[in-house]
Amino acid sequence: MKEKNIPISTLRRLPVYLHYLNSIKDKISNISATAIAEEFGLNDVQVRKDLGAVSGSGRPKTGYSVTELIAQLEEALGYGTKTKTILVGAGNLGKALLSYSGFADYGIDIIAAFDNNPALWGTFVGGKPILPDIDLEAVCRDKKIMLGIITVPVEHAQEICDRLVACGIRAIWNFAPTILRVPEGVMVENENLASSLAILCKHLREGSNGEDYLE
Amino acid sequence: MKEKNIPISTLRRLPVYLHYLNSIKDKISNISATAIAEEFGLNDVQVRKDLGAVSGSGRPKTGYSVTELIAQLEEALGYGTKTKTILVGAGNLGKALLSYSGFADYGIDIIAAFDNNPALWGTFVGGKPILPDIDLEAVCRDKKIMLGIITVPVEHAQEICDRLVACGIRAIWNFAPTILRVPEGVMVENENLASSLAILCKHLREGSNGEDYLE
DNA sequence: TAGATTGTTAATCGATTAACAATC
DNA sequence: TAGATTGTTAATCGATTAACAATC
Repeated sequence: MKEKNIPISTLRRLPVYLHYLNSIKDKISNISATAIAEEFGLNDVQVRKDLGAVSGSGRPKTGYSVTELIAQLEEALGYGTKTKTILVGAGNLGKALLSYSGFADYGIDIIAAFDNNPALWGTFVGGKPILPDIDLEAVCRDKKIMLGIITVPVEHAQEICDRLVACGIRAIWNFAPTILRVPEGVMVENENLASSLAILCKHLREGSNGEDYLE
Repeated sequence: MKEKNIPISTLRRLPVYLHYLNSIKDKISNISATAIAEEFGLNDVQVRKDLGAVSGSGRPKTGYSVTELIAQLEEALGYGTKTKTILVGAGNLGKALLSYSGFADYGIDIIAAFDNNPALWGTFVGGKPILPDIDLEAVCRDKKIMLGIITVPVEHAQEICDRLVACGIRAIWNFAPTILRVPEGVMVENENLASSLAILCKHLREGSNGEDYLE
């Protein structure tokens, strides 16, 4: 049993490799870690280590079988076993995520969305119903929801998070620009747009201060 | 001149601190790093180091002046000097980002969006015009655009990236689930939804395999 | 056999945390 | 003075990269 203890940084790159392999599988049957590294501008040892965490079936001189590698990546990422998911906060961002059909390929299945705005109750976005937020607990328990997506305004994020944790959810995907407090054993993945922008804007200002770039 | 060389991990937390300070500034005038750490479940030394990178005006026993700290954070994050931005790919996600009014607070100003679908040309989303993608280069050069947001399908992402880089853009916010290759001096920040989901789903499966949680 | 490629062990680097001295 | 708090220096931890041995 390899399987376990894949480093988080590795896990982040696996879906990228998988997508690439799918795009070339009809053209070539074997590929080397070096070639994949080349494609994405990564270090070749890093790619080899990443693949080693899920595969171990690479062969010197020939590399990896593309179809075998695809199967191993899909297995490791758990695509195929859909994770039952709900979304809380059907504003612009929430609706966009509901409409995004790509999630089905990534191993999650959004069962329903919740909002506190009565005007939205009973409507559908991307084929998913928007329900009153007071029904949150009942639905989560009833349908054995595993993953919660938070797209509410920042001032309600912690409260929604607490309610999700209380009904057994152990993984939260947070789009509100704050750090959520959760008990041990619950994982939060932050998609903090403000943080990302801060990094990019800082880079731009430092660049124009002189330094590296001669523009 | 302190200012420079703020670690990326620190930079990611600064917008979170800033938002929190704004929410309490009417209630209290001073706050300690310890109290902020408590609020977000972080290590107090970490918060002190983060604040030290932009402030240095904390005083033993009293902590930091809230208003002073807010000013220093806004200065460091460059809020106030808007970064001219364009968005490429006005699908569901692209439109959601265009409609999101919060960006104005984060120091960027989206000037226009581009798409290759003629049906969208000339329409407005969130008050921003959607233009033909062939006009990309002209607008970028003309308006001196600094930052590009990529929300096109993954198979076009690298090509759009290359075009943006070619017309002088040095910071790219990438929502396509791939790793973009860029020359030295150009920064890419990935908002890879597939990667985030991979981490969360993996956590859920490991949890239910037994291990830590006794459910 | 020679060379491409894998996979492992060791070195480096950056971020977090712990220990401690300085200060109001 | 005593205690809360800051800020710095050292230790730890995880991720990346370099060096190298193994193999087809």
